[in-house]
Amino acid sequence: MVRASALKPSSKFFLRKHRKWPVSTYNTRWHRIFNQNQAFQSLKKSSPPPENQPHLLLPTLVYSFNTYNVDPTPEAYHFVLKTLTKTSQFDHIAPVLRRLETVEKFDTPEHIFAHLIGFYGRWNRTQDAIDLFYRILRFRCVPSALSLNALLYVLCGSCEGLKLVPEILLRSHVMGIRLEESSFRILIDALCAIGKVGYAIDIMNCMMNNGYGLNVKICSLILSSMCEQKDSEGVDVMEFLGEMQKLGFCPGMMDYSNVIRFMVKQGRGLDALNVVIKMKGEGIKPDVICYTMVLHGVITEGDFKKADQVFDELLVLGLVPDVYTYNVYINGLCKQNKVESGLMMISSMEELGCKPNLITYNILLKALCNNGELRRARELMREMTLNGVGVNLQTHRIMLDGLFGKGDIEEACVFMEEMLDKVLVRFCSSFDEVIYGLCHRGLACKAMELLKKMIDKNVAPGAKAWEALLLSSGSEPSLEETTWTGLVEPMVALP
DNA sequence: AGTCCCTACG
Repeated sequence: MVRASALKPSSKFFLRKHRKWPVSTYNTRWHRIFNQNQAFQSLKKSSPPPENQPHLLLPTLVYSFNTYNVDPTPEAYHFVLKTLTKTSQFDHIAPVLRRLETVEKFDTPEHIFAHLIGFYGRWNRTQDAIDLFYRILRFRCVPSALSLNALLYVLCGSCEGLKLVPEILLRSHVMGIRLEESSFRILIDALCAIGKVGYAIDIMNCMMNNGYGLNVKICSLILSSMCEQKDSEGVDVMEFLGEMQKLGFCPGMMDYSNVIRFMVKQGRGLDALNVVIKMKGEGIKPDVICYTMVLHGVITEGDFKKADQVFDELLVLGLVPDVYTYNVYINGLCKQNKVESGLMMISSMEELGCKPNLITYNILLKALCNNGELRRARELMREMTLNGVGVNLQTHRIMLDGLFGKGDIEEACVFMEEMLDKVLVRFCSSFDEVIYGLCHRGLACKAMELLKKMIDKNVAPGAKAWEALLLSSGSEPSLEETTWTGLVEPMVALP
């Protein structure tokens, strides 16, 4: 039999015109593809329900293609494997792979393995994923970063998996896989997520040594991870930033915000201020959030002169302070004992169209209480309610601490009872203070009454309350044994 | 994304 395709194009044309015998239709390429399509359609139609008869999927594949007298296609195998993975039929995947490896001759497309590796990963079958990755070459497939990345995703999902990464990378090298930027990215993401920023930096350096340029997103990610670390020094962060800038990294607003937040949390408000100066030098206008954080940092450091400068500067830059900015500023005024100025800010804010919120009032209430101006504190609390600003547990705690601190234990008791009736609270250290105070004034009976009420309302007394009551029980004849057992029993059930 | 309070035990 002469195959038309084996002949030169010119003679092919000659034969078509003058041939004496028909070319076998079954040997033409298009017919083979047609039959393979038919077989694939028949496989899809006659596929047994995988939930009940997964073992019949492979025989159906073989049968369908045999019927059409063609070899099975990679797509048909992918269909069978996808059907099995959709229904989590682990045990029936192995025979399909075995046949794909030993019987079939075609080059298996890599995406089939990437899909399977991901599937094993989702079901925590890390070892299956690794085994398949190592086997890929036996399927006449040249693996690339596609399958490697699929495996890296799986391994990066757990700490145990992450430990296997170095071995996999060495093996990938032997398998001829070239690491892509995406592969590095997966590793850096994973390391940052578990707080191993130092290793993430190593990987980034390794990436750049491999000829990849500086990646802005990776830089930002590492910087933000450094800023989330509790133990990293501010110097480290600035050092890293400087190094990256030398390599061409241009930090954006978000990067600088992260650095400023980090500095302020470390109590380095003046360093944070320097970051703002650096931003301006680079032509980036810090936003009101950056300024609010810096203002907060500078006030925490007690540099109120700088704080005023910072506030003026943001106004000069045309930024509009919002309630966060005002709250920070008012807090600064209160720390300088300028409570009157702080109270005046409330009306200024309202004139400027910025409504004071719960936090604004809490700051001022605390300042008034600290100054012993409890009557004005009560007035302000009333005022805030009138202005439609609700109170919260903090507000009550501030008031209770104020009443107690002023030495008005009677009023503190009344207030505490009100709180227990009105406020949803599980624990409040101020309650302990009241009980402690009562015991030390020889008022253990009142203390006991409040303690009972706390337990009644499901509020847990702290160690300080229990200790005070136990110590005063000796000198207080009215506390009987039954009272104690009656109290201790429900206490056991407390959260 | 940033403000008040501080979320107690080893």
